[in-house]
Amino acid sequence: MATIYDVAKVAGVSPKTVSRVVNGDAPVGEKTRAKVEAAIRSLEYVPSSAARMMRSNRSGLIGVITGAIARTAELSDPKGLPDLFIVQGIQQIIAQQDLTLMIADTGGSFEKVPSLIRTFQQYRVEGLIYVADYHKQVAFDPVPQGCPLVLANCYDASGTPAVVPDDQSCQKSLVERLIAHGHRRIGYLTLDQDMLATPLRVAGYRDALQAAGVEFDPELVATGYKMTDGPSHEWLGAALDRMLALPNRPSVICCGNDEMAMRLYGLLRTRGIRVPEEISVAGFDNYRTIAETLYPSLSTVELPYAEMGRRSAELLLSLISEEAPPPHDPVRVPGGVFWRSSVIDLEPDRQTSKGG
Amino acid sequence: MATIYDVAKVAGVSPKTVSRVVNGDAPVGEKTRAKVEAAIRSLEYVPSSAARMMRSNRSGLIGVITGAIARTAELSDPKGLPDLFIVQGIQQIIAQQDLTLMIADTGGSFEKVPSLIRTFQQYRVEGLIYVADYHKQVAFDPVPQGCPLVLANCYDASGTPAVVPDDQSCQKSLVERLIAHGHRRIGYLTLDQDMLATPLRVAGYRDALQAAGVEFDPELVATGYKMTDGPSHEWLGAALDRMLALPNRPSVICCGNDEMAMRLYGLLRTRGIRVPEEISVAGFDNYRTIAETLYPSLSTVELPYAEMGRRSAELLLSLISEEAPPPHDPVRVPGGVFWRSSVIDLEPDRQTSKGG
DNA sequence: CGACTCAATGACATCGATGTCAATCGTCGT
DNA sequence: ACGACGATTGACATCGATGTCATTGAGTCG
Repeated sequence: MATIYDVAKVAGVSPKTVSRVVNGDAPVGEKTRAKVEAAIRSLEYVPSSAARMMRSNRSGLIGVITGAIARTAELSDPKGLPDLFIVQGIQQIIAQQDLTLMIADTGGSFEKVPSLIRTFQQYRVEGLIYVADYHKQVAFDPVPQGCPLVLANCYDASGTPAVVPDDQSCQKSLVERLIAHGHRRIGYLTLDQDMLATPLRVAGYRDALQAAGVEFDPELVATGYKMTDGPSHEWLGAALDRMLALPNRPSVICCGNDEMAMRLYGLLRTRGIRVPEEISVAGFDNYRTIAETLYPSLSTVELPYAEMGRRSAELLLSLISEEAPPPHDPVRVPGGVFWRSSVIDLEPDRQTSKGG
Repeated sequence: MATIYDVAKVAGVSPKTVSRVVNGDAPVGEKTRAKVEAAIRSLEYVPSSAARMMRSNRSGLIGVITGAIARTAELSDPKGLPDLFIVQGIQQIIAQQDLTLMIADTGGSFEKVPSLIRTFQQYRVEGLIYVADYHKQVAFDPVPQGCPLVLANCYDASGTPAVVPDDQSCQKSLVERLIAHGHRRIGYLTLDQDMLATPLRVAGYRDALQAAGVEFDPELVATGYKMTDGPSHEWLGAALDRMLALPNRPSVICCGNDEMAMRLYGLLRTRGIRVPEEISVAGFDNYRTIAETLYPSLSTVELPYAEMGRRSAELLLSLISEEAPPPHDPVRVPGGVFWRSSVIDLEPDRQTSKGG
């Protein structure tokens, strides 16, 4: 690999002059510049960022720790790929800034994190982002000073700068939309209670009811669908049957995620109930492969993962440049409703908002 | 950030001795080692890979170029995530070797590749893998010598070392299995003709028929499903109706991918045809979110993406160490059948192989 | 007891790029 | 014609780790 000295020799100038041509940080004579550029081309010279890094103490690297890559293949991905979308958002911002991303994968085991951080430190990354696979709380060994850390899709107890999805407002927006379409009896089959998102979303559900003056009926909320297979299939059927047996059964059922909604379609079909004519269905996640392909296509909410990625990266950059003080509370990013055909309009005469 | 000199000063030894402790490449006295290790801990010293790289000319970095990350979010991912799985396989092998992955994303635009390669060269990556999003032919500007390149899920005309999926043998395995279950009239709705995989898979389909002595009927193959939306929906319905109208209609229909199979379920249901009792369905890709969640669950084939990633990485490592000469032809990696409930056994009395 | 061996350690140069400072050259004003 | 000034250019030190070679000292053998 050619060095700056090789180029200098070929061009018949000093290495420093080559450096000036490459970086354009000082005036260089017209003819000299031409000679140097010719030499660079003929030798296919590419400056060594290692050497540059030593002088400048700036690596141009941002480290991302995630399980996105490994997890995808292992768990056959029933949940969509939140972390991947986040990484994408990060990538967008980082690439704009002419920085390079180093991605380290935990392979699903959290214990590897310290060693990954060590590797990043060896490369002197200028900042770190930890991306969680779903909204959760985490606890890290303190990260060395001088290398800012941002948590994405998670937060910790010690107030590390974090960016999280606004589950509560997302669910609220969805339910508001249902109400706007005339629904009042709104069933809700939630995810696992242990998931941080579950109580937040239920709170959002209740917020929307309250804002519309609709009374909350605990019978309409069933909590506990687990993503692992087996028993939950039965749980889902049982929960559905309980709701259907209510004296005043729901006109629409919200699901904890789109996959659950997909199963619900099957269960309703089995019971001879048409979607959406007899019962409407709403999902969560806007997992497009499901939501767009199902018939009827699924109305759902999208958590703003790519946006969260962008926000995390921007937050990190501002910490690196010390432009802004770290926020004390997690940044909450709102998402958006995707309106499709799985929810019927109960008051088509009254003018209601539509769109997607 | 502490340097090796700081550690040396604190421990009261020379920098070289610290280096010896860190790398364990020469004997160090018991007491000296203890002092040094204490100093390292107290200063939180982490060696600079930049400086190391300068001396040794070894970066410990492997570059991967892919569109996996950006594409996922943009195109809402109707095809599964082949490239992501490949990256995962690569990651597995690379991590084992104590190397670090740098992932650059093309953001979907192939023109960015040269600039990404340049960035990688600045970091002096020891090898490069280009990962394509589906099996295709590509053409690169020649990559600088001294940095081996492996193509994954694609190949070029100039014989660059490549690893590709064995579409032909995959489809063949699937059809063999169908035949083993007593099917003889086997419909096939293929993907877009422009896709490299399409003719390969049709060849595999015909291989299996021929091996079993089943006559090939061109009426049973309809080519041309495009993944873009709109017209293809109608194409699918029309192609299906044509097959159903045949005097001797197929007992099973193979689809170009699992998403197509999912749509086919809907179309068959609309026509009042039960799956699998009246017509069996097989997919392609083992896109689990679909294949496992559909009812009945979908029999399909999986292209060996993770394995391809592993192979690519291993191939790259062998090129780097110059252990083996580059293979002249692309390495073809076979996949596997996943047998579920969407294909009925037409000869349950005869003993046929099952499993998956 | 002296030559010799081997373990342990340090001095110094080196990798490639660049910041600092100094040198050179032509031009301009007076 | 002389000093000043700005535009170009180069010499040299430096970033942090490590390869090379020299040095020290303790123990061994004859």
